[in-house]
Amino acid sequence: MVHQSSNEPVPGRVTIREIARMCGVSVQTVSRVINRRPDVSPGTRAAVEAAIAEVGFQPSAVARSLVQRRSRTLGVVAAGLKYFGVSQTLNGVTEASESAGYALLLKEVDETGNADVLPVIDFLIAHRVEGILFAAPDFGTNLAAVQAALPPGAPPIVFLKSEPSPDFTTILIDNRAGARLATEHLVGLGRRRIAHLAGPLGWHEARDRRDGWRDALCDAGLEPGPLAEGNWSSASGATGFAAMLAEDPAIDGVFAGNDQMALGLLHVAHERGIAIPGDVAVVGFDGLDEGEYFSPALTTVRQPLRELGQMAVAELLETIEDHGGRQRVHALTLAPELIVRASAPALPQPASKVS
Amino acid sequence: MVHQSSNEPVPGRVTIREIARMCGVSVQTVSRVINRRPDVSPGTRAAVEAAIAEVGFQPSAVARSLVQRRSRTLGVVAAGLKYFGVSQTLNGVTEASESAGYALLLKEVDETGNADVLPVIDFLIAHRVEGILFAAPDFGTNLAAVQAALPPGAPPIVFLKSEPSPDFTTILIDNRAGARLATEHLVGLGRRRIAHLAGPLGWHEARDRRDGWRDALCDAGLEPGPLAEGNWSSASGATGFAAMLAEDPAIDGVFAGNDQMALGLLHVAHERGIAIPGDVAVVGFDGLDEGEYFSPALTTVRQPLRELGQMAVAELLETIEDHGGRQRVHALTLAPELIVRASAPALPQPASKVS
DNA sequence: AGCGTTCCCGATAACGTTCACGTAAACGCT
DNA sequence: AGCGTTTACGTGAACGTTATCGGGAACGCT
Repeated sequence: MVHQSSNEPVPGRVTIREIARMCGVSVQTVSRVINRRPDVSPGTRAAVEAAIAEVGFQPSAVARSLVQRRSRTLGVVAAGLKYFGVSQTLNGVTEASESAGYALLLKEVDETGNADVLPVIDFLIAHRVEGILFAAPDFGTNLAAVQAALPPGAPPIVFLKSEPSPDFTTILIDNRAGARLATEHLVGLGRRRIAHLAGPLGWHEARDRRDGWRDALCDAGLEPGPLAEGNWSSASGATGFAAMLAEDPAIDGVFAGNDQMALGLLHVAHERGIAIPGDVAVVGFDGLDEGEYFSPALTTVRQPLRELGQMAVAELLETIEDHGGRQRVHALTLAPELIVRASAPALPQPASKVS
Repeated sequence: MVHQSSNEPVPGRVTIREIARMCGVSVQTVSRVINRRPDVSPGTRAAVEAAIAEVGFQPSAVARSLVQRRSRTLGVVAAGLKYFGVSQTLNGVTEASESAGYALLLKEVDETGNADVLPVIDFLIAHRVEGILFAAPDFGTNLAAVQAALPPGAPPIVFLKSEPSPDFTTILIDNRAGARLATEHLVGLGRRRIAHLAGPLGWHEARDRRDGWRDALCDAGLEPGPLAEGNWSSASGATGFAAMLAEDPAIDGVFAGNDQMALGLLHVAHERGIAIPGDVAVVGFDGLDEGEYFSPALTTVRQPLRELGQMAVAELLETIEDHGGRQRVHALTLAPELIVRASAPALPQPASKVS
């Protein structure tokens, strides 16, 4: 059955050959016009461009990818898109890849990280992406497993927010330094009994933040206060804070592993009439815009997540374009920044429960 | 220059032809094995599969797309990924397309919506996506412009969270009904002076919520209270609430256009000693999980955003697979749901400032 | 034995581009 | 006039798959 009647709107997409016929030139000339190559006379160029515009021709990126063996596409594997951190990072990624003219093939994986990500990598390889941004969280040993099982001939890959690895490029926020910043701020405020509301300790990031908290206390010659493990949610922040209060009512400072858990904490404090920062000073982690409007406004550690996404793309593109796609290993670290607000204000004030 | 030395690791990717040679069969047979077609003898199949596994061969989706003229890819144009609503929706989109075996080509556009989105559409067409999910917000007349300028031969397109259109499929949350729900709840609580903290009124969604608020008040025989226009941010919620208090200190209820603005409002109320819900009852919009831990916990209207993303994909796939990709027009609407919490509790209570 | 089926499998031509050539004309220079 | 150089274009042959067609072997049946 022939499908070639000339006035049907969409059946066989118009090709470069069609344009060539319309203008009485060869397909090669049309190709040259499309790719803005210099060796076409102004007249022919104009004619071809007119024909292209007339029929609304778009050259097939698929065919181009095939023949050039370059897809100009980056693969992104993300988990937990609905979370602040991931979507913020993705924002940076889209921005950077956009301006570099690369397309983005997005795959979201099970946020629990239990699902096998290898099929996802294979999928991206099948689509011939030129690089992979791995932005699924690093908990337990899942990343090590991925790295070990990475098929030969995989494109260069950058791991975002994972532990540094000897064999792969990683790019991350210095969680430990951020946690130190937060804890030292509390210490500087004269707090002596400083607890930590941790994220799920299976996560690399949660562990690093806990360690930074411990280090800072150790350096200050203080005993670590109670530690409660949450799951990043406000709900877990609330129950975690309640638990640590039960363990030690004399707490006068808390470093929360993220802003959402801090919000849960604030809620409990409000219910129980615990003054923030009077009784307990609080520092969060993330730098949510909304933190400024918590009651009281939340002192926190801002993570440069958009920048992280942008840098990851930049790193990948450099590998692709300047190093022929040969995997190279970099360990990049971005420094977070303390944002001081009312829940742990700038000037030292006497903590009411301290001697 | 020949590039065929046999022990170099990655240079020319291994192709179906290579596998065929390894097994002493034709490429066609390999193709049949890959595509799980029945007419291959068990022995040959096993041999081919072994060879494929051995060299880690992944058939090129690019070549496949070209010859089949089907990319099994959907294009997503999104704006404001960093916002809750968009990322939540995208979450539903990835989920649904994943399970249908479609890839997702993601483009993020300027969230102000000023940039021209037509190049983005062209980009997706060039990549031969089989459908487009348009998830950029609908403000001003930008969507009308897109719809008018859509190139001929564009793939089917679904507009998310836009106004219904006579020519295109749209799928949206019933903002007006949600706003009614919120406002009627306040009325039911005995509030009489009910204000609205609106989103930017250039946005279709903001207008609809305002209209729902007005309708509900009208039906209840009440005068609309003050209206302040914000920009969805907590900061604008804070200033907006301050402004409406200045205009009319007797406000006893506020419907906020989203939860973040409601947070700003709560912050101001807390600073000024205004009791929530004693003096002013508050209902938000969005259904953020965090709302439960605001102080007080925020009554709000939950939007089924993930479902919206899923339905949009389902709609698109049905168009593609059952209707040959011919654009058809549906107007789908999802109902939001009231979540009652402390900021506007379930049982009517006397509002302190009312007679 | 003859004949129709079914089961496997292969050869060839697409799909829509770009690449590496080739070439004819026009131009500049001694 | 002769010769190199540039300019503008065209001709095949890829790229890595799948679709279409076809055919031989093995099997069953009369």
